[in-house]
Amino acid sequence: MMRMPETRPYHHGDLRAALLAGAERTLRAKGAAALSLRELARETGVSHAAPGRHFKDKQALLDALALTGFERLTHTLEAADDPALPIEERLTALARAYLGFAIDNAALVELMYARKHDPDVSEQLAAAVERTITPFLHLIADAQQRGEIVPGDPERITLLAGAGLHGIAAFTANGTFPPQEALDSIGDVVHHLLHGLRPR
Amino acid sequence: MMRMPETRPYHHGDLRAALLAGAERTLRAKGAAALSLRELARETGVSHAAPGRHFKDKQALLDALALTGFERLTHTLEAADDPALPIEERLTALARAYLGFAIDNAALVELMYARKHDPDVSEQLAAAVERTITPFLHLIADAQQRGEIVPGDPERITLLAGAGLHGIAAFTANGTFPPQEALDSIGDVVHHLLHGLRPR
DNA sequence: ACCTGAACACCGTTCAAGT
DNA sequence: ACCTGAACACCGTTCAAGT
Repeated sequence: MMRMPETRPYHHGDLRAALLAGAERTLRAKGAAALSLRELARETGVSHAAPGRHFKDKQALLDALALTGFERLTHTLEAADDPALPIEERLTALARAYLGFAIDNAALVELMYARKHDPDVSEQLAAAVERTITPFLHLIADAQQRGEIVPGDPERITLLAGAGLHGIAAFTANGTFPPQEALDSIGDVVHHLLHGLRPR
Repeated sequence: MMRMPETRPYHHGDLRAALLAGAERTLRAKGAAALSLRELARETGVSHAAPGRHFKDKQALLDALALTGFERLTHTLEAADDPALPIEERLTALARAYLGFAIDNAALVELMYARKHDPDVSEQLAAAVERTITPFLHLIADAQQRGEIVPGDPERITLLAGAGLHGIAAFTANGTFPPQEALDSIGDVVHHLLHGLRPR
């Protein structure tokens, strides 16, 4: 008979990363409410007390998950940004990337924007949000310099555009809006955001 | 010594309503994650199995809470709507009412827009959302008839405006945006929504 | 019809002890 | 430094039995 490769070593190696990966799998499959630390430990092959070494409690694991979510979203947006594009196309590309991420990672995004109770964590998350919207901020600032966007605090205008986008993503996530329709309408959304709802 | 009014009767009277009220209290005080059916039963003065008579499980109670939330929001919006107002003022008043509700009932609103797993419930919630946005829909349709709003499917334009508003509410709830600042900027938000971000 | 009490199979968290 | 095993105080849900 062949012997199994090796019995599980006492030290896992990178238990923290393994727990985060496992947690995200169940998040995707069954939602945040169904996540159990004990089950996660079983799936990862460690004792139920082991996660406690890496995350002070369950909320800490969820918070860590939210933070990595923002990091990934940030990279997605950076990859989708093309400063050479005309403003409407550039904004549409960014918006499509944001919405695509929100559709593909609905449970994670819900977690990312959930209300937090720990002030330390909400500070970290606020900083992560700041980094995430940087591509939008640059777009707005660039366009303002060219006179293509209304004057005003670029940070506030960015939040406004981001809010519109996030609202669409939220409506899509909770089923008010079918994902395909949302993606198809992204050009319209951006157009209305830029040109307004009043006839001109 | 005075005798206490009466020992608790076997039948509660309206346990269902009492449970919903209690649940919303702890929702407001400690968030949805901290809600325990057993604790709720204790506070309400019934056995821990009693809630099971009125709600099939914990999720059913949360779903019921979300539905009552939409009903209350609907009434709030209807009360705030004044069809006699010029469009920008009318929309601003509705937007202020929505945002005010979202700020005063942050945990409830989070629940209302949470992803659902039961398809029956998401259908009911979709219908509730439909009723909630009716005032916005009327506003858009009225204004379109007067040529004050761009032509196009009024339902879609309403969802667009609603998404922008909801995004602001979400950013406010999760701390990206201080509530007072959000309320103060509501006029700007509506103005940008109507007139767009491009100079005219 | 409505509620109770006991039971079952889970949780999250802590902490001495092991490697 | 990292993990285990046992223990503690909880959960949600079910179901016979009581009023």
